[in-house]
Amino acid sequence: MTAESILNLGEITTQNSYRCSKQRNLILDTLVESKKHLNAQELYELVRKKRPKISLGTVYRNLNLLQKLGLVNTIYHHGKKRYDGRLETHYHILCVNCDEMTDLEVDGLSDLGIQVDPKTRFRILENGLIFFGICPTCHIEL
Amino acid sequence: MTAESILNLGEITTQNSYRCSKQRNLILDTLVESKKHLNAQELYELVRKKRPKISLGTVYRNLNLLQKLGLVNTIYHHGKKRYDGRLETHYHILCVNCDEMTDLEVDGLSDLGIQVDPKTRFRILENGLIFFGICPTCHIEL
DNA sequence: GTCAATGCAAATCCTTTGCATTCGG
DNA sequence: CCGAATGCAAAGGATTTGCATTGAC
Repeated sequence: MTAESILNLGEITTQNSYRCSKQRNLILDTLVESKKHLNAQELYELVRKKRPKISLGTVYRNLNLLQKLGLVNTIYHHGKKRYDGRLETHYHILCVNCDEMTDLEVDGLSDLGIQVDPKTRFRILENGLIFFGICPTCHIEL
Repeated sequence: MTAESILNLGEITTQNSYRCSKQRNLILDTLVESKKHLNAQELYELVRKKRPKISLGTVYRNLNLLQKLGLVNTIYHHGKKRYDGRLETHYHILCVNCDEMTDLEVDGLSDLGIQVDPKTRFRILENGLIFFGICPTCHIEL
C-alpha cells in the first residue's frame, strides 16, 4: 500500500512538473494509512514523528497540492478543513454526540443528481452529502 | 413580513429571557428580506445603511444567538459561515462557475434518512446536502 | 544547474471576546 | 434598577504567504 501510493504520487507529480519530495510522499502516505479524516494540525503531528523538522506550512501546502492533483479530498467539519485519503465515492456521517466523522457506506445514492436534474435548470455535477446522527458507540452510552 | 418577524422575535426572545434590541431586530429582518445567503460582513454592510453605528461584532453575536434560537440557519460556503433566514427544509446548490449559492426545490429527498438507516447502525437525525453544478445563467454564458 | 519545495515566521482572514457603557423590560 | 446587549478594539484560531535556503530531477 505504501509502495503503491509512492508510485502513484511519483507518476502524477512528474506528469504535472511537480516534484515528489520526501515530505510530500510522507504526508500522503500518512493520511492514507491513517484511514481517518485528519485536519492539517493532526496530520502534522503524525508526520512529525517520522520527520521532526517538517513544518506545518509544508503540510498545508502539500495538502492543497494533493487536493488539486485529485489525490486527497477535502471535507469540512464545523467549517474547518479535513482531509480524506480515500478516493472512491462515499459519504460521511458526523455523530452529534461524540463529534466523530465516519465513512458511511450507502448504495443507491449515486443517482441523486438524476433525481434532482429534471426539476431544475441546473446542470448537476456532483453532490456533497453529510449526515448527522448518533453513532453505534454513542447509542449504547446514552 | 417585517411585522411578523418582529413579533416572532419579540416572543421568542422574551421566552428565553433575552431582549429584543433594535439591532437584533434589524439584523434578522434584513437577512430574511434579502432572501440571500449572506455572510456576516455582507449583512453588516446592509444593516449599516439603516444604523451606521452598528458594529460587526454585534452582527456576529446576534447571528449566533439567532441560530441558537432557531431563527436562522447556518450554511458553510468554502468553509466560511453564511446565514439563511429561510427556515423551511430546502437544499442548496453552489454554482462552480460563478460561485453563487442558490436555493434548490426538490421533492422526494426528505426520505434520505430512511434510505440510509437500514444499511448502518447509525441513527440518522438529519442530513446536510449540497449540490455542485452550473446554474442557468452560467449555462448560457459558457 | 534550474526551479520546485522546504522551514521559518510574519501576515491574513474570519470569528470571538473583554470591557466599559448603554438600553430594554 | 438589573442584567442583557452594544461598540470598540484586541485577541484567537486556521490557513496562507514571503523569503532565503535546500533538494529533486
